[in-house]
Amino acid sequence: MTLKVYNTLTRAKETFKPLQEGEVRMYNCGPTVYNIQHIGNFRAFLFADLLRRWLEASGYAVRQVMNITDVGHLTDDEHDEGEDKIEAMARRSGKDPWAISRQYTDKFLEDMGQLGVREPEARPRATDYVEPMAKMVEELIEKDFAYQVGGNVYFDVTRFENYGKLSGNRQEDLEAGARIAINDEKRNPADFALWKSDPAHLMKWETSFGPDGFPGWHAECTVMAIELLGESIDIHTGGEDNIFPHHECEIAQSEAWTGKPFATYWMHTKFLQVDGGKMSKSLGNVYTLDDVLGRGFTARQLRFALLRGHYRQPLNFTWDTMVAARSALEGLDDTVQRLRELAEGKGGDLAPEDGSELVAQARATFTQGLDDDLNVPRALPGLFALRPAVLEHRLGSRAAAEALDFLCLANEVLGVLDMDECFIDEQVEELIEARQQARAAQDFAEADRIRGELEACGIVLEDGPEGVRWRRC
RNA sequence: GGCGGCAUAGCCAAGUGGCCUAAGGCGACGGAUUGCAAAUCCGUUAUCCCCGGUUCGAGUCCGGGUGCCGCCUCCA
Repeated sequence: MTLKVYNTLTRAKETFKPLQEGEVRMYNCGPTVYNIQHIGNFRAFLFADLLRRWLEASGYAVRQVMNITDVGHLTDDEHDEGEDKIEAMARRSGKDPWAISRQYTDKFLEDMGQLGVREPEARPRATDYVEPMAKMVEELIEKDFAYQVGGNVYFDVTRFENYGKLSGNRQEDLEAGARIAINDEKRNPADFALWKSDPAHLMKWETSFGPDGFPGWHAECTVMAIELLGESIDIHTGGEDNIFPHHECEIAQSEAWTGKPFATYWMHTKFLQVDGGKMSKSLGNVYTLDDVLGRGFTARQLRFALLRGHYRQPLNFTWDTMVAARSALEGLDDTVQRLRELAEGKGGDLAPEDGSELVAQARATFTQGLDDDLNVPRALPGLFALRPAVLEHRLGSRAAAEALDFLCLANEVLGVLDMDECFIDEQVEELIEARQQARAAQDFAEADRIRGELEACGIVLEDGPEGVRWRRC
């Protein structure tokens, strides 16, 4: 019963051991708020949430920080080289960059809320840490890891011998495919910007490097992680695209700066695919939460659809998988309701403890799955195993209560079940009774009319041998 | 050109060399049940991308194809 996680740094699954007993310090790379976040972005954030929840369920006190990048993230378009993403959007839309980032930050937080993502301990914004970032850059220059050319400051990768240890890239190989024009200011093509100056930039700060500067992208994560969590943290997460250059550069500047290991475990989520391929604007399949809601699905269903694959495997999103997610969750929600009835003793003549071993087994399946590098698809059969157990009347009242207990725990981790008790008001109950009378009187037209009426209110009736069941749809 | 990952049923997706004659979810089809419907129950639905190799034994390891995905200076 120990958690194992795959560490990108060592390319191996390792037994998880925090630096401080019982406490986990985790930094998650968050969104760049220059545009609305899409379901691909959500995959990484939902993974961070899952990891945090599983660590908590495993008894750790988790200190979780997820940044919001609201400055300094340069685009790399061949046409508008070096423009800040947020600024680019500001120019395009004619808005103030601060307004852009505020607008999309708000939208992001709203989406996270709808997706059931728990608030981390902190969501620092890069613009609130510009001063300490500048200070770090100054110190890196002092330590001779960085050099200044005019108002720009670059990190000299040749001064950090482990540069490349995360991504496996070798400095001499990086030159080959350079997508970007060679920057003459740099000593080595692989050097990365710690600080940039540009009078035309809209978001700029006055520092010792000049009056019109802004921080390089990598600086923020190092500074905010270290300020909020300490010089050495346990876990650092992000999308697979962050491995290089972002996390490679973070390691270099952090460890050069502090002289200590930055993060023990680096965990990266694979990209989400759509219709078996990459998402792209030209294919029109870059979906947002609103697109998903607009198709009649819920945020909870999306959460399940994105969480149900293993985070290190590519996951394919299609509308069919949303339909499958909806059906699967309906089955689980129904299982919860039925377990409640069983736990209350409406289960017939089974001994209370009958089926307990089944529940224990389901729980073990779930735990083993998540302990194995957060393998949700291995854990899920633990939940689904309860359904046939319920329907085939194999659980006594005590076992049903245990099953509910387990589902509560599982839901603390997955956050996809509807554990709310379903209530209906008296009026609805009267309608159901009226329909029963109509059926008894063979007045099926009236019975069907009432059923239709209820269905319009979102209540589905099911006539079974033991009477009428109802559920919300 | 360099680095890394993936390829399992109609769809999604586990599988950590030997109870894999391959989990689980969704769907489809046949049957039972039902006033109808829904739900439920029973049954059916996989030459594990291709070709070689290692091994007593490979979906699982190795090599080569093919296809897809990510990164190579700032996209989760």
